[in-house]
Amino acid sequence: TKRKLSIKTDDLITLPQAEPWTVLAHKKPQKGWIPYNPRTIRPAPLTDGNSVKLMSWNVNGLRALLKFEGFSALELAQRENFDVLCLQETKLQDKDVDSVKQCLIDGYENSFWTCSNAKLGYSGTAIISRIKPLSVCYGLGIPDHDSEGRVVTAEFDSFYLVNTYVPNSGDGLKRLSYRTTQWDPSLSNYMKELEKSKPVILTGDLNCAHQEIDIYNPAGNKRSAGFTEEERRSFGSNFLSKGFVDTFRKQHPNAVGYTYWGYRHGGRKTNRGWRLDYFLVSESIADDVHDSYIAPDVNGSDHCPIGLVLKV
Amino acid sequence: TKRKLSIKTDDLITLPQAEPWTVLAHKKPQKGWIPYNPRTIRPAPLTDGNSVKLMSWNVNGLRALLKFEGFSALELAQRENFDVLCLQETKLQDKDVDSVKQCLIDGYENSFWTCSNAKLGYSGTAIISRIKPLSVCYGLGIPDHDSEGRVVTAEFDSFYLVNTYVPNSGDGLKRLSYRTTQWDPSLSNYMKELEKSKPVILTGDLNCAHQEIDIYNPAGNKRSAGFTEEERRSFGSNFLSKGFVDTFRKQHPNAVGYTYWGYRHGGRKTNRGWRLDYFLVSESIADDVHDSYIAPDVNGSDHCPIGLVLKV
DNA sequence: CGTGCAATG
DNA sequence: CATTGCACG
Repeated sequence: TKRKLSIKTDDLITLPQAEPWTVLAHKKPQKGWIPYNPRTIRPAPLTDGNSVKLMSWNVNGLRALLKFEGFSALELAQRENFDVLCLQETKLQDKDVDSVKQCLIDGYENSFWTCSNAKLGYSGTAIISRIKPLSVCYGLGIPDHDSEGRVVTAEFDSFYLVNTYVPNSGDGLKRLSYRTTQWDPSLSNYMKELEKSKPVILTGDLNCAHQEIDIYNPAGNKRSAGFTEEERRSFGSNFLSKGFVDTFRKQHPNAVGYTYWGYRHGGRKTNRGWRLDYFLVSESIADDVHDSYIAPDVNGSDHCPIGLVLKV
Repeated sequence: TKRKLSIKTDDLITLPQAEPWTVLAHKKPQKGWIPYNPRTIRPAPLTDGNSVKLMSWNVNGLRALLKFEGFSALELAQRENFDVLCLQETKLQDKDVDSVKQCLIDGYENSFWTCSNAKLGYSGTAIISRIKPLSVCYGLGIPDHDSEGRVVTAEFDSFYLVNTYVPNSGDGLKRLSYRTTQWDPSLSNYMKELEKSKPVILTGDLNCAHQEIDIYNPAGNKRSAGFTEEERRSFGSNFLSKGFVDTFRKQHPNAVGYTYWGYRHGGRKTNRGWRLDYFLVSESIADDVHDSYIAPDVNGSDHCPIGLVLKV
């Protein structure tokens, strides 16, 4: 019982007056942090000039999302009228891709999918676009890192868009070393190569909350996958120090905005979240970002979508 | 969200007027067969003298059944006011038994459980009784056959009650030979041993539709697990020829009554079923059977319960 | 907690 | 077409 990803104007959602994440972000506001509330904090839409809207969402199983009946599946993302949608953790197999493509709404005819060959129903990414890319590239070009379908790149006129699902360091941090010493540098090198010809935008689930502001309980998660010292340093040295800008943090230096809430302890209700999903951009286009935002009202996954409005 | 297995008088179910299995049993009635309709074909309840009511049900996962919200779970079996309930395919692990016992309704304090040690969440039986048995025995006493938790025996004053979940011959009939040359004879021998001291009642999912009348599509299932020549012959030679009486068939020589409908093709709606669940009794007590019946209106599993009312 | 696989029926 | 376990997050 899959649903077409269509939307009518009268389906558009009116956000409720007071979102829980506004109220509950932090009982004791600290260090000048403020809750990120998309209703109040986002700039007015651009009315003049050209812009492109990119979105990114870790869907935690696309087939499950397509069956999801609750408030807002992909329809809601489409409310955003994005030009390009990047997905992670589609958990599709190659054989599923064709049937899932049938669910795409009209206008988004260009879609590019990676699946994990190593483990079925694991990982997987997609770029879905109404703009036809100039070229598309799957993986990093390093066979060691390309068997899990974690990277897809689309080249557009004025930038490369790299969509990735970074490996989770896993229970017991058994993949931490692979992640920080192999994967992150390889991805970073790949981006620096691309950047020689055009600015690069990296999006996806980077599986790292960079700073204490990016996680609800920093003290309790110092050895949790996604918030180890090693991952946070790797995030800094491989991406930020190499000239990629965390667009959300640049725009909102003090905003507490999460993009992931574990299912395990009902974290979404109480806003016990992490910011794991990012838009990083080459310094050369950092000032062209009109809005880097989070859409925490979108359900259907343990992550919510994020968006980037870029002047072009 | 487990439910207590309680029942109130006003929860008692009124059966609908025309059950589908009456109408659809066989489009072309053949060979004098008649549909088994529990509303019309069952004898009046016993009013004088002592009787005991035994029931048996392959629940296909007891934890799933306890969550089941539809028309009738164990409450409905309890409508029957049984003295003893035998379950098969509980799919419990040893560690689950204590918590499931908490769901038992008052009055059924005696319960005896077997679980598969070989494969977790597989097979498993139980005897739940308001009469305290004189003794209880787990397995057949043959280690080769006792690792899958398929047999539990309770001794009562006037009979042994053997509750079993007979091994399915499996896809490709890969376990057919084990089933017919090892299991069935071992079970039969075990029963004959018990019978030296008391009459024996065997109940459970015997995983065999004995005759053509016991299956909706005999021609199409000649090499299907449960209706092979080998299993049917084994059923005859190991049980019937050894003096155990198929009580349902004795009472209703021409009734088409099924106890199992595969999920795969929506078989229950169209009554494409099999009779796989039985009460067999020692010849010496065959005439004490007041009613051997089927309760096809009870949902929650791919099998329905069966019952035996025995004068004691 | 929830996705998806695999084995089993 | 269901149940269960298991891996992964």
